[in-house]
Amino acid sequence: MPELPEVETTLRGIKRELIGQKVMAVIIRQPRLRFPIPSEIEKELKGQVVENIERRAKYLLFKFKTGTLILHLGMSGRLCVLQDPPPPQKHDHVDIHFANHFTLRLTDPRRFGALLFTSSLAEKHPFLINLGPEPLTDQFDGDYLFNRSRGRKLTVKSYLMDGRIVVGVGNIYAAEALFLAKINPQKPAGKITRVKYQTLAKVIKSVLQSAIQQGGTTLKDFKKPSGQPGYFRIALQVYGRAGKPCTRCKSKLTSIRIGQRNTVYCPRCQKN
DNA sequence: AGAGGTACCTGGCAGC
DNA sequence: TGCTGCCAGGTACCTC
Repeated sequence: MPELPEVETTLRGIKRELIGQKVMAVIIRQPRLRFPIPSEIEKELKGQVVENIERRAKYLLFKFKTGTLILHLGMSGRLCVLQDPPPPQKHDHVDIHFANHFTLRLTDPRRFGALLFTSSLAEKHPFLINLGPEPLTDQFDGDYLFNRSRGRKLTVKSYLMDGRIVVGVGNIYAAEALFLAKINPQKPAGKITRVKYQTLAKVIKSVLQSAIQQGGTTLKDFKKPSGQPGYFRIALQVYGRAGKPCTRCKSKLTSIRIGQRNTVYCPRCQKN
């Protein structure tokens, strides 16, 4: 499932082939993603040149002269750049053909992704306007997390996963970061000390950073028609390890639900 | 305004 | 084997 490191790796993988390229055709086979893909997209993009591709949170932004194509991969979405695209399969919902004979193919079995076009500034789009800082920038640090959490009663895990606070921390990284920072995921966000938040911000940055680095190496076959996703592999300490021994103290890892989300933690290492 | 719940969707798996 | 039911995941939007 695309988390921020994977979206970033996808961005790096597609940039080189697509920037400066002219769109020849947009083929929408299945418009019913999370939001219906507007049919005008085809007319809008045809003949236009990709000026740049950027990432904001888990959104990919394809910049054109007249506006921005906004793409979200949802939970199961994947992009491939293909030289000779094989016949589309069941979940290959969109193809964008370029003048250099590359095809950008969107595959999304669960159809939680989104594809839309805005002719105004993308950053002002309702989906993006309220997003918090990028976790890998200097704007995001322990003091920031501390300051914004004062008075907040929700659990620190839900707080971390709120995109208005910080983007790119999904269920997996929230659990991992809280384990590394030795913080109980159920603790109210407003009760966490400044020092703990400083540790937390640090581990969030380092875990995302190393995932991006590993994603970069595993995604080297990005263009292969096989379309192998090349998910980054990082050693997960708690996520998916409920009932197994804690890597630090050997206690049994516990699974609870926080905000309808499965949450694994070590009751001994993450007491406070 | 903050907190929590719901919807969207399908593949994969457990349990019968 | 074939069915049913549950779960995973991100996030916009709804309700209290």
